[in-house]
Parts: sequence; C-alpha cells; structure tokens
Amino acid sequence: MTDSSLAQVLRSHGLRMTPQRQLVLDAVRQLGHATPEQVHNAVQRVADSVNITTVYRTLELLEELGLVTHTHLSHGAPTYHPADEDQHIHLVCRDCGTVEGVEPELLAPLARELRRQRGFEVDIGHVALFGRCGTCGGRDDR
Amino acid sequence: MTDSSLAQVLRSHGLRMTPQRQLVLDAVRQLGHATPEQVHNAVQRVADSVNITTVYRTLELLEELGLVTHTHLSHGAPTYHPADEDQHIHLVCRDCGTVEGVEPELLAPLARELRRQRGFEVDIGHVALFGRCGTCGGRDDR
DNA sequence: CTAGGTGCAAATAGTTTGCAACTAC
DNA sequence: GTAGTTGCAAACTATTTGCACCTAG
Repeated sequence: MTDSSLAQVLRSHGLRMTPQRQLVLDAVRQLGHATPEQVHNAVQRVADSVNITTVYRTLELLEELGLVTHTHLSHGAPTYHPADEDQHIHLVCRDCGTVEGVEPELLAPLARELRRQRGFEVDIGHVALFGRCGTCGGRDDR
Repeated sequence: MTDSSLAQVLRSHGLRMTPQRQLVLDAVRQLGHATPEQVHNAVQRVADSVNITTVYRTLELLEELGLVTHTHLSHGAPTYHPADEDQHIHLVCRDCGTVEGVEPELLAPLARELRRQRGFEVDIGHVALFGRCGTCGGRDDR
C-alpha cells in the first residue's frame, strides 16, 4: 500500500493529506489515551515545528472523520483515542489518576436497562467511571 | 433554629459564617446541577457584589466540608450539586445537553463486578454517562 | 496555479493567586 | 483586636480564531 488509509479517507472528503495529520493520528494510536498536549509532545518528538494549534485542529478533524474519539476523564482534560480500537469503559482513579480500560460488556446490562426505562442510548466508548483503583484502595493511606 | 447547619459545620472547623457562603450553598441547592458560573449568576441575583472568585473558593470549601460534590459532565464545565441529596447517576445527552438523574441502584451490579474483578471502587455520585436521550433518539434527525 | 492547511500571535474562557481592605466573632 | 474572608486585578492554563504564508494535488 503506497497510500495509507488516512490519505484515502481524507481524499474521499476532499481534504488533503499532510505530514502533520499523519503524525497526529500516529501519536493517538501510539499513546492510547492522550490529551491534546500529550499528543502535541509526542508529535514534536518527531517534528518539533508542529504547532499545538494544528494538533487541536487535527484532532477535531480526525474525530469528524470517525478516526478518533474523545472522552472526558478526571478533571476537565479530554483524552483522545483511536475510534477503531475496541471500545472500552474508562476507570479513572481519583487518587493516582490512572486510567484503565475494561470490557464494555460489563456495561451492557445497565445500558439495556436505561434504554428500556428511559429510552436513553448510552455511548459506551465515551463512558468514564470515577473511583478508587485496587492499588490505591488496598492501602488505606488517606 | 437561630443557627443554620452551615454555620454549625463551619464553626466546628474553626471557620466563619458569611452571607456569601450561605448564598452559594443556597444556590447550589436551588439549582441542583450548576457550573460555577451558573452559581455565580444565581448568587448575584440576590447580592450582585459577590465576586466569582468567592464562588470558586466557596464551592471548593463546601466540597471539603462534604456539603456539595462536583461531577464532570459534557465538555469541561464541572457541575456542583448538594452532597446530601440522593446520589444519582447523571445521564448527559450529547445532542440536547440535558442532564437527567437516575437511581444509583442501576449501577450497583456493575459496581459490584468492578470491585470483584479489579478491586475498583466506583464513586457512584460522580458518574456521568453520555449518550442520546429518549427525546433526541426518538426522532432520528441526525 | 489555488484552495486547503499551517504557524504564529492574539483573543477568549475558565480558574487560580497575591494582596490590601474588610468583618465575623 | 485579629485572623479568617472577600473583592479586585493580575496571572495562568487550555483552547480558539484571524490572518499571512505555505504546499498538496
């Protein structure tokens, strides 16, 4: 494949392929969960002239194209991750800040119930649950 | 009761009762779910000289005192609500932005499972689920 | 060539901090 | 009287926007 899928998707929307866009997508894929700033850092390691503005614009674009999605974890920080990756629930530890992913199936019964009771369709990939992780909860050092 | 419970709680921590603190707490109770800015607006309707800085500081204080809690709904704005109010899960509609609360019992089986599998303690009152509400989902106007 | 894309600087929004004046007790 | 509290202005952080220059196709 001389032409990456990103280029194809972009072209099919009448948009241009640029090195910046490839780098941002690569960074999101490599990082798994990352804030715009973390993506920017990762991109800069490869091409230090890329501006954070471009990162913001590119993340927004990639999201519109359905290549990445974002979730709001802990405080306000949005974190981006590849859209094609397996959907997962984010568990955010309020003490150590660690984010772990769990299989979305765990949310299925709840999702079903909300749909039945309220007609509410939960966006599973967008879910973040706050609490205290096993490591922090085990030792009660609060 | 000549002395409100807020005054009592404050005093028991060596802190002072002020009109601003009562107004902020009242606003949170009255609004149910509100961002700092919304709280500020509500407070200003009663006492327009109250500064938003004071609102931020007071919300933080009331949270430390266990009188209010906050959750991160949709984008970045934190929303505060009374801590003594029944805990509830927040359902945030991605289309209309409406926030509705549902009984936390629905989350209990999931919480139990996460505790068992991961040792992760979900903070139920802090949970927000994103998706599409019945009203927006019913008419597929996307 | 030329419309889309980028970098830079400035604007904006949300929140925090330093500090002098004020007030609850 | 005095330490806790407030208002104001300034500082900060995160994100967005305007615009001239650049480049993919």
